[in-house]
Amino acid sequence: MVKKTGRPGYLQIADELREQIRSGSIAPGEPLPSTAQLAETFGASLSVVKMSVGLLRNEGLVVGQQGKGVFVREDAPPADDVRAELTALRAAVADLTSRLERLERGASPRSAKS
Amino acid sequence: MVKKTGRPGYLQIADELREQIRSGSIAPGEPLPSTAQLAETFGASLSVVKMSVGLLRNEGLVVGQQGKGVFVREDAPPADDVRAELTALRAAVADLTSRLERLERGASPRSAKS
DNA sequence: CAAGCCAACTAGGTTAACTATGTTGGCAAC
DNA sequence: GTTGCCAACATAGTTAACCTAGTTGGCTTG
Repeated sequence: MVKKTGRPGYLQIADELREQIRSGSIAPGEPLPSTAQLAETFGASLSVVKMSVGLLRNEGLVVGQQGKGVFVREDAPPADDVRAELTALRAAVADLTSRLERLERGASPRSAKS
Repeated sequence: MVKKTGRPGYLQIADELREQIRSGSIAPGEPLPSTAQLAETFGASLSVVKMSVGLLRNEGLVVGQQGKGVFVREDAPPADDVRAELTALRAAVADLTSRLERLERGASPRSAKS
């Protein structure tokens, strides 16, 4: 598709996918079509599709799982209390970072308890 | 640059630039170094630099002007600033989580092999 | 039948090349 | 001196190719 408006293709595709997600056309928990499928559907190259999906991923609308697909996030987009989520995220990042550094720093991965 | 942590290069560069902007190291209204300069500075290819700048552009932290450069936005409203940080944090959490899960599942990080 | 291998498909990251378009500065022509 | 052209540099968009890595299902082999 990618109409020949001034809007770049990767934004048009991202818009379209965003709309399909917002409208429930692709429900939370469900996967997007594969990048190859999207490329064919939109008549675009793999590269622009990957850029589009990357955008949505960056926005937190979807999460990608290597080898499986890209899934619409279950939890709805946080609209109002932005600051609360910000605080929570800062804490989460701090926690994850410390755990990760310890692990990546030569701690035997095998000793990681389940 | 682009340390060999699991974090992809284009995110590392985006983080770095975001930090330089947030800290005032690159003041509002001022231009970022050109993509070519950034590529050399960070030891990365033009492509990843363009991806990084594209991220910041998408976040509204900077605005690009064809033929001139990429400028730090003068009017970074606090709300938008929060929103941008939120976006960045979400991405960071997703990234950290995946790395952590892989590690805690017993896989050894690629970069940690002696 | 069960285990294991393997091919096909998935997302993700990186690089390179090409095009389009806008800006700027210098230089030649008038 | 002014005008107009032109080369150099800038962002921006697109495409293609290559590589890594996870998942799945089928088939072969023991």
